[in-house]
Amino acid sequence: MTYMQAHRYLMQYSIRPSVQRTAVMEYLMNHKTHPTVDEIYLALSPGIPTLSKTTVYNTLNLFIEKGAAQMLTIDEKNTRYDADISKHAHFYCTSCGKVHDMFNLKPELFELPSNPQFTIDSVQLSYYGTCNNCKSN
Amino acid sequence: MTYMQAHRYLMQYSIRPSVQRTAVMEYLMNHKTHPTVDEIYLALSPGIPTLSKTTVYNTLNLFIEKGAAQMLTIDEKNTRYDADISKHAHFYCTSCGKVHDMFNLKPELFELPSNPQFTIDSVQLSYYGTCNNCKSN
DNA sequence: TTCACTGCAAATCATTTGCAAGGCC
DNA sequence: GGCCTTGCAAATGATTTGCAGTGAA
Repeated sequence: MTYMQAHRYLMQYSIRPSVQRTAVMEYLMNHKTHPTVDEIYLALSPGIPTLSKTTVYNTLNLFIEKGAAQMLTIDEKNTRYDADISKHAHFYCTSCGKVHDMFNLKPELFELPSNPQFTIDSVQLSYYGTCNNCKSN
Repeated sequence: MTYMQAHRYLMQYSIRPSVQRTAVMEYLMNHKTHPTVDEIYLALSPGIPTLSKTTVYNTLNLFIEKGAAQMLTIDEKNTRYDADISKHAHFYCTSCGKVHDMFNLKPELFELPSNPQFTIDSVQLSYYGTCNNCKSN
């Protein structure tokens, strides 16, 4: 995923593609690790030395608002972000804290149930456990 | 749900039932609103004037550790707690922030998929949207 | 020129930690 | 007595806010 592709993606969501915003989106697209604000900030500041954490926060909140990214509440410590808004679940390793994608699950898991009391817009499916890497240590 | 029932429930999970712990568990059992630490603290301090928020935190963390309650990560602002550890989903109203239970969903939604890379222990199914009360306002 | 964007510093808020006092076995 | 529990105060750490400077249309 190139800088230009991230740029175009932002435009599709009516987000003015500043250098900082495009860099954050490019990072999200290339690192499907559901990074925290801190991880994004630390990764990008060498390339954009003036970057501030406030801008990373502003940018991600804007992405959420415009629907260009989703916020994951799987981790109680940090908010995590994902530029992939397609149907997939997440696995959180309670030992190392890493979040992994889980694709190829049954589509019915992502169906939005109809409920007379609520209007349901989205679903988050989160699995918890231990990853192989942590188990072998 | 009485104080004595909460007391017995704690014993089943090998948790020494102090006055504070039993009161927190009784509150969780009687208020299926997935309260935050603050809500629990504010509700109980009139009855237990010496209660500290630290104790509420300690108590809830102990419940989680012993499996007597579950932690909900549905809300990115506060951690929420639920003494009902049976299979049910949660609905989070993005307008008012309240969390509601959703029972009677298909049991297959709660099945733990087998995955070669992870050992999956639990699942959280969270729906997001607007509740009727917020929509009518 | 205007207005959106950026980024520093300070503020806020949830949660954790250190530690001393109190209570139960 | 010794250990577990409690609760205050301080520390920590993520996120937000205030505000002034910058830069693009």
